[in-house]
Amino acid sequence: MTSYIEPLAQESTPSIIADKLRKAIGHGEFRPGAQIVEADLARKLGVSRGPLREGMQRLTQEGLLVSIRNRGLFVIDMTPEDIRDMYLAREAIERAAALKILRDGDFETVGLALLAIVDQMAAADGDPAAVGELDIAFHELLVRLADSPRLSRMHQTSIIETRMCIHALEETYLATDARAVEHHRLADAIRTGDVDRTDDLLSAHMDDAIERLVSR
Amino acid sequence: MTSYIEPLAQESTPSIIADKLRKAIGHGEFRPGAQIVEADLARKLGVSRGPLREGMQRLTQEGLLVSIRNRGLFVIDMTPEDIRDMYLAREAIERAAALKILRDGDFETVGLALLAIVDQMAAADGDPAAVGELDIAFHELLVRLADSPRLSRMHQTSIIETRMCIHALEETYLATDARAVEHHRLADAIRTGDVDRTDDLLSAHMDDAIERLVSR
DNA sequence: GGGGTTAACATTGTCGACAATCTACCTTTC
DNA sequence: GAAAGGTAGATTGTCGACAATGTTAACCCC
Repeated sequence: MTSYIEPLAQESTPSIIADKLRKAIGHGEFRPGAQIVEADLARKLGVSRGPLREGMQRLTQEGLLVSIRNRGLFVIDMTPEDIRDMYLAREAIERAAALKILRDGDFETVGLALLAIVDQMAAADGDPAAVGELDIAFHELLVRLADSPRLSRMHQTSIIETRMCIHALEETYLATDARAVEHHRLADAIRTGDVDRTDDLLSAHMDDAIERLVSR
Repeated sequence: MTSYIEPLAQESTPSIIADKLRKAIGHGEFRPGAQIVEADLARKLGVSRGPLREGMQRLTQEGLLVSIRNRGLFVIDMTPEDIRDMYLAREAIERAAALKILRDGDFETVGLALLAIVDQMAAADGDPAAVGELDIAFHELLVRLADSPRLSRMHQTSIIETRMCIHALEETYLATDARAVEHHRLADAIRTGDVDRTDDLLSAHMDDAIERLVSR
């Protein structure tokens, strides 16, 4: 039972704006390489350029936007090299998260929670968009349950970049069956507390993802 | 030989401000928990509050500043829990960097470059501040040579947090001998391309650092 | 036609001013 | 004397305006 009385942390406007921008980029509302025109976007969001610029600086720090002086901010364009680098970072983060759970967390509960997502994945078989969402949900849950503010924050950025990749390929991001199997194995390894197997599977999972995204 | 003709990327004002703030925080010019008063700082930096706020948003995204609405931005206060979490993230990043170097980098050259820093460390024996700087230089070089934009960006934040911890303890952060030995072993493991040993040493190195920082 | 100059336009960068909010202190009341 | 209420000061949040910069296209010259 959680108390109703808790510190009410009102989010700052720039952080709300940053969230919205992240969602928009992740869902393909801004194409890779596209310029973000401040005045237009400010009008659409119903704020002035000040707070908007502050929010955009956050995404720039994350590397989702790149700044060119006196020209503007542009959505990052994910090259194959970027995709590899992103998965390098993602694997580092998720491995650390998994390891923390296996070492001093309730890995059995976590494993079962992950398996629940895998079940949904199997149920959603055939719908690539749904499977894609569940894929991301799986990895987000894994990191969240590791209960590490820093890993979570870093992971957030990687997830947006992953979304960008998936969205760019849209219909062609297939192999839903194989992915369900990979996730099932991974969740199982965590449930049983098998460190080495988790490590290997996670690594292979990331390599497969790179392969799927870069090869085409 | 590098070409003189290269894209001239002028940094944006907010990013310059963010760099200055990071340095200031890392060197203890702003105490943990201290409020950053916009008007004062803007005057000192010779800019208006707009660009300054944009720069501060970057540090907020990194987690070096925390925002409380209508009250201001405050330098993060590193609790023992924060220290542990920071080292969890740092280990994840540096491990990935080391692994990448061992797998598809010139690990021998990297190992020698790292050993050069260890030599300086031995030469600077007795001066805790110098050893501290070299300690950080060692880890920065390791990640930089991995040549991963994302790992580098994430590592930058962790390094500032590390600096905060070292600075907070100031004179009492000792055990310079033990640290030189640890770094020497680590550099050697990389030079010889020993993946497992690198992994173990890095892990132990981080644990020791946590112990040194938290125990007091 | 190619290269260079100029001018209009669009966009970003910066600033100062005002509104909203919070804190701290003082006053009032019971 | 303690608690509630009110007030002044300081700080942050937001906005609109202006300056600086870059881009585009038309125009001119060779």
